[in-house]
Amino acid sequence: MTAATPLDAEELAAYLALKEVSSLLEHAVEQQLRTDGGLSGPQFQILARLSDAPAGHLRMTDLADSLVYSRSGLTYQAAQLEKQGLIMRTPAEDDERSIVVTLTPAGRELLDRVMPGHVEVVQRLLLTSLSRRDIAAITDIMGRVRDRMRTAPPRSAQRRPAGG
Amino acid sequence: MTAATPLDAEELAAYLALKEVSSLLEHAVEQQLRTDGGLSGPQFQILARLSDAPAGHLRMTDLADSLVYSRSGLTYQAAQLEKQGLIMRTPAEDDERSIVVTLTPAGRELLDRVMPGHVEVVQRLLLTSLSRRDIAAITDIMGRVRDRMRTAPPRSAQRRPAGG
DNA sequence: TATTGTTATACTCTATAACTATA
DNA sequence: TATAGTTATAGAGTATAACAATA
Repeated sequence: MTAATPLDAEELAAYLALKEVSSLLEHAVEQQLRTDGGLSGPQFQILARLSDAPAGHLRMTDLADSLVYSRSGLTYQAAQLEKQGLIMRTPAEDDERSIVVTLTPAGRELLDRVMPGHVEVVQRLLLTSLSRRDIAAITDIMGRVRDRMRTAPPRSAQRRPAGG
Repeated sequence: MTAATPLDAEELAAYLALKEVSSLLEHAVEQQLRTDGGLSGPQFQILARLSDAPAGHLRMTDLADSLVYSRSGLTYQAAQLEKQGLIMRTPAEDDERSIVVTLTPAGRELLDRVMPGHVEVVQRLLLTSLSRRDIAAITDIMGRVRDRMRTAPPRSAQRRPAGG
């Protein structure tokens, strides 16, 4: 067994600081979304993703993949959003199995209404503390980490049946 | 109303990259904790916090504060952990209202057992991609952000009753 | 009165498995 | 057979409000 070298002080500090900042930021953002638009974090993410999509719509599977969670979880959220008239689900034309999710005008409106507050929170909590160089550094570093994470085997090939 | 300048491209990129990395990392860590020790993220945090505490114990309120969530939420988690024999709750000596939470030997054992895998995940997903300079940069930047976040008024004084 | 902690309750979120329908 | 999506279900987590006890 590889003895999993414990993190040194700097590594630990970096990890913990990153974790705490993300956690506090996420918390604050979720509260703002809830207050300003009655949206949960996942719901906002779905709407935002749709609004960024080329034609304002995506298939369920694509949404689920890009948001990391299970299809049943997405079905649940989609049902909530549809109930509120924020999205529409329609059968895909080319593949009868697929469902295309579209942002409704009401959905776009809500997004527009919620966005300024969202931006304000991010500005106030995160960006205020950052110089232009800091921002570039984060983009660079986190971008690299993200690319590696996506490349690396998600789960498998971690545990070997026999040590060797 | 301050027109909440929309984030420019760089700011947005930094924010999104940060968010995605944290999210993926958290996800992976939680799965590892669950698999290796049957612990949820919050439960692990509680145990870890206790293990870092000076005498291996903290009051409920202190725990709740340092972990951000509500006291009733902590009561729930503490009950789960106590059921499993990982912590102990005992009345405080100096203040009859307070409860002191202590890590049991079994709790420490579990923490020891889970930690190597935890470290491994952080190494593999995060630290592998980082140079020494990156680590220093993250520590510096995130440390600064965290300090500001803590200093800033948590919730109040955000919305003014009248604009001007 | 304020603080510490618990309880009752209600709700959201998520995942797994079983199922339907199309490719 | 594999893929897309839904449903049923079950469990975990969290918060709010009401409560009891101590400061």
